[in-house]
Amino acid sequence: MVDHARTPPRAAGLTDVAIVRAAREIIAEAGVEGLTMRRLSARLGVALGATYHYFPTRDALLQRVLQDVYSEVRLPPAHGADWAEQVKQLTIDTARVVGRYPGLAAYVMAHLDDVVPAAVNRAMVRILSDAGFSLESVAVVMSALYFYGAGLAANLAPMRSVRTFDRVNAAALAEAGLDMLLAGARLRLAADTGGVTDRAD
Amino acid sequence: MVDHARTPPRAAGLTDVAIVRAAREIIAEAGVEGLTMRRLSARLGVALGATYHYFPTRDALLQRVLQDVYSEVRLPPAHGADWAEQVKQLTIDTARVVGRYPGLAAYVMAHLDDVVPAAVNRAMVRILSDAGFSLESVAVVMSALYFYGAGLAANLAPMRSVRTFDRVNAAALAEAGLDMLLAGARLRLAADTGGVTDRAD
DNA sequence: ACCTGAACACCGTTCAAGT
DNA sequence: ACCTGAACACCGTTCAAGT
Repeated sequence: MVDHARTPPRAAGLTDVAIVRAAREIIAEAGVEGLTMRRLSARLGVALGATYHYFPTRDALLQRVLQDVYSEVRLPPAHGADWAEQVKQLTIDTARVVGRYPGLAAYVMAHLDDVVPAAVNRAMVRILSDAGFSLESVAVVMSALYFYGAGLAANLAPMRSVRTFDRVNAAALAEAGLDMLLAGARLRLAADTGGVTDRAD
Repeated sequence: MVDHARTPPRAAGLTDVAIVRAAREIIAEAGVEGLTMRRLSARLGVALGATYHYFPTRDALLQRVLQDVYSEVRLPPAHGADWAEQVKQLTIDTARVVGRYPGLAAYVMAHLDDVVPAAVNRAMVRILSDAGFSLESVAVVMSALYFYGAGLAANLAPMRSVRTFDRVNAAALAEAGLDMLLAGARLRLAADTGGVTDRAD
């Protein structure tokens, strides 16, 4: 019969997890453009073809890297505090996590699907619905947060290290701007729950 | 097919304007990634080196393309209507103009300096200042509009033609979200100009 | 199945050489 | 000055060949 032993890797012991880890290291150091299949393979100590055995294409690898990065976004507890605080935390945390990797947000926007992990989207919908936002308002707030967060993530870690305005100031501005956006959302919520809506019927 | 022009100035009669025009055509058709110095030269009917004679690098060319695209953003008249309407128009127009070129906004965010033309920035500062926003509020509103507009521009013309939600809906959502953000700004303006805020700071 | 190393068709950039 | 065409050092991707 065949050897059914739990065979450890015979050759280099390459794994997809190790590849993703190395890819994240390179991106953090040199940006998405710095991630090269050759450079990655060299860091892993394998031949070029080995990496391609686990990931058929560079885009597929980046997709996995993105998922891996997304998994670090902290989701809020089911019974959280203020909806605005939760949504704010979620948006900033996502932008911060993704923004750690130069060029990743821009790459995702240009090539992949969404700059926001599905779990974050689901959590946001739940938070906003629970808060009393109408279906239409949920869509508007979500899209506003999406655009804002996408722009934020892409500009948080620019490829160029030289930037006209300093980081600290930028982070504070980003938070204040988000607060302002959420103040507008609060107005919409008031119209949804208590106030009179013209659209009603 | 090559048209034998009657005595071109010297050789091919290449100009930087013609190069930029052709580059914009290619980007509109195939995205920023589709812009290749070889493909561009082929379209212009010149050798690869000719293009490099006018633009030392692909990045320099894209910088010029960006300026050229920016010049199409319509600036509001000096004595406009509502500040919110002007700022909204400016933001949407910029995103729309840049968003016509797939991958351009994402490229700019990753490689170049600003996704917003300097003239637009100046106009916005003027509009907001004239409306009565404090210096700090101007900065906050500007940064919020920057992130929002950047995310919008990058997602308006994605490389992938297939998109989960349709365009019309996305455009309407983008406008509604911007209105919401500006409603938050209006609140800030009220606080700046003497209104009472809930936050006793 | 896992991995190697060469090969293919690109790319940005450079540059000696022509006009 | 303007332009050509070859060359260089890269890339992503493929694939016959080894273990």
